[in-house]
Amino acid sequence: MAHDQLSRVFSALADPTRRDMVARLAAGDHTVTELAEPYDVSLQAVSKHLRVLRDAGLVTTTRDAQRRPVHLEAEVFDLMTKWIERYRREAESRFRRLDAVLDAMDDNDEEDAP
Amino acid sequence: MAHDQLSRVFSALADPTRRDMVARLAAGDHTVTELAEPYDVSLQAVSKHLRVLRDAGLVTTTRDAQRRPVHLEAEVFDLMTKWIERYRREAESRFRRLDAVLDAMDDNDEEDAP
DNA sequence: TAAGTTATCAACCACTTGGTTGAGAAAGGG
DNA sequence: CCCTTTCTCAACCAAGTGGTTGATAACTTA
Repeated sequence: MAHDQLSRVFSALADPTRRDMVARLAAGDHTVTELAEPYDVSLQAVSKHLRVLRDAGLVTTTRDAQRRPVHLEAEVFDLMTKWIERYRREAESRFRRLDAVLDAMDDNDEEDAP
Repeated sequence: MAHDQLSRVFSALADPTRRDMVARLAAGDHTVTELAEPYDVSLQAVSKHLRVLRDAGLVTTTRDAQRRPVHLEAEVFDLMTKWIERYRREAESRFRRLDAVLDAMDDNDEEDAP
């Protein structure tokens, strides 16, 4: 289940270790060993996390001798931001409409009052 | 694993059915049965999805007789947007710095050229 | 060429997840 | 007071996830 890219991106960022990796990659590229250093898990586990990030399109890897520098592809963030902003805006515009209705009711109250 | 709210929010939105529910709730509140109607799964499955969304703080439920109207809490989106924007900006500012360096190199090339 | 470094693949395991069905709580309508 | 409607809880199951260890690929260096 969940084969679309948006699902893969959300799913990838649901893990704190992977979010931390992304955070560190935002500051610059790193090799797999460098990335693994702060975490108390095997290199293989980190390699697996990177595959999830790669499958989501969040990172790419190139080659430098034995090393595989990992690079953050920040454009993928736009996918999420677009989805989020669309529905946030929709929900907020409903609030504004509701506010308008409530304001109108207040006006009516004032008119009725004296 | 993954107990923080940000993880729960990303994880909740990783499922297409739950994202669709959120999308529909952006247009207005719905009861559980209403929400369940378009999907080819049991009401219990939908109830479970709603619990995940509730645990993430994305929705709240009130009571109206037997019904439990579900309401979208769009402010939680800010949590994600803040996280995303922070690292996107960081990554982009690196690009700008790199661009500046490359521009400077171009300038030097021009100076060296004649 | 042999040895060392860097990273992935494969098999395995405990735990979680999304689905099912069945039972039951909570409220309203006859 | 039953009966219906609306929803959740509980137990179960297949598939997925994050971790492990061991083997191996790919490349550099002595």
